[in-house]
Amino acid sequence: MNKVFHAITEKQQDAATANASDMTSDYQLEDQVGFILRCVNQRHLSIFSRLIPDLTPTQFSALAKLCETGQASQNELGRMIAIDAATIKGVVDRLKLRGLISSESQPSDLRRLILKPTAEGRQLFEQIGAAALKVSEETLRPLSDKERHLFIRLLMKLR
Amino acid sequence: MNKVFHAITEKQQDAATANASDMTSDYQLEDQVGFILRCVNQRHLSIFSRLIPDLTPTQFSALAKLCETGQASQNELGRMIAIDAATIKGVVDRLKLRGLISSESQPSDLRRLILKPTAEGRQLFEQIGAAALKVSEETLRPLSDKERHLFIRLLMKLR
DNA sequence: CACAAACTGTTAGCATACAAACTAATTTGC
DNA sequence: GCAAATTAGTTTGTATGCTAACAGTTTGTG
Repeated sequence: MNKVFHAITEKQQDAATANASDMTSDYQLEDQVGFILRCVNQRHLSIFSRLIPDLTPTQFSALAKLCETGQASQNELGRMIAIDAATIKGVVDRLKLRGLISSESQPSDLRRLILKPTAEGRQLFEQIGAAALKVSEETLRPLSDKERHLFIRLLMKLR
Repeated sequence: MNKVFHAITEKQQDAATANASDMTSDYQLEDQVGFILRCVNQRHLSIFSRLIPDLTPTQFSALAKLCETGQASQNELGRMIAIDAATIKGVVDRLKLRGLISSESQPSDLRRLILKPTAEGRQLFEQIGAAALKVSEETLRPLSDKERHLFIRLLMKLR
């Protein structure tokens, strides 16, 4: 397989500034932050779906945020959890279909749909809340406590 | 926060609401590693598509790995860049459609499709290689050099 | 007031991503 | 030697996630 795993950013910085004529020799896909990010995300999604088979991470985010705020319009909810208007529609539709949230038109602004968690939605959120914390714990398990805090701090800077 | 009103809501039918405020107080979506990971990935994808509009990150990964290895079977390629068999098929189809890679059946094992980058594929890879390194650089820009190395090291541990 | 600008939700189209079920070809194990 | 297990690739279905275009609604400005 591939043996080059630990030649981190040395090469990419050189090549970023220099003129790379032979990409193949100095470009290592495995060292690129985007590639590793995707792999880590992949692992996280796998942990999530194992510990919380009932909801996707996105659905859980939407439900959690709605439980936290009490109510929100559809696009507002999307903005709060960084999901665009086109995507949040599908997420909301599926949560509504399962009876976890409700929607009603807002009389003072006919464009808006006011979303609220249903009793079932709140109950489910309570049920899986502990598991959600376990997901984070398991995702970060390869790191020490000190490293975890450091990692989260750095990760937040890259948002 | 609304613990003050606990006595009031407690009697109501929606005890779930009272529980929800408990959960809300110790669960912060924004602090969960999975949520931030998704946001950082989002930012990275945005940088990538701005600097490299020609290919998606996944397509670039496939092309880059194929240029590096010279050739590989379809599933083999998928395994090397952490893409499952169902997904890699679409990626390969689109790269073939654009003439960036070629495929031929392997006589010694009729199940296998041997993929190779075409001359155009190699040329494109060379062309956008520098931009690919810039993507990593811009993604990590909020961090100092020291922090970048540290971050990549921690990120790799979480793969 | 009129009208352009901005906003809300919707739709269509494209590209990952993953699970599950399936065919065909090859390898293993007895 | 041959049935069983494994592997390669395909297909279907579901869910994100993004862009672009669109219709209503509301707002801001002249």
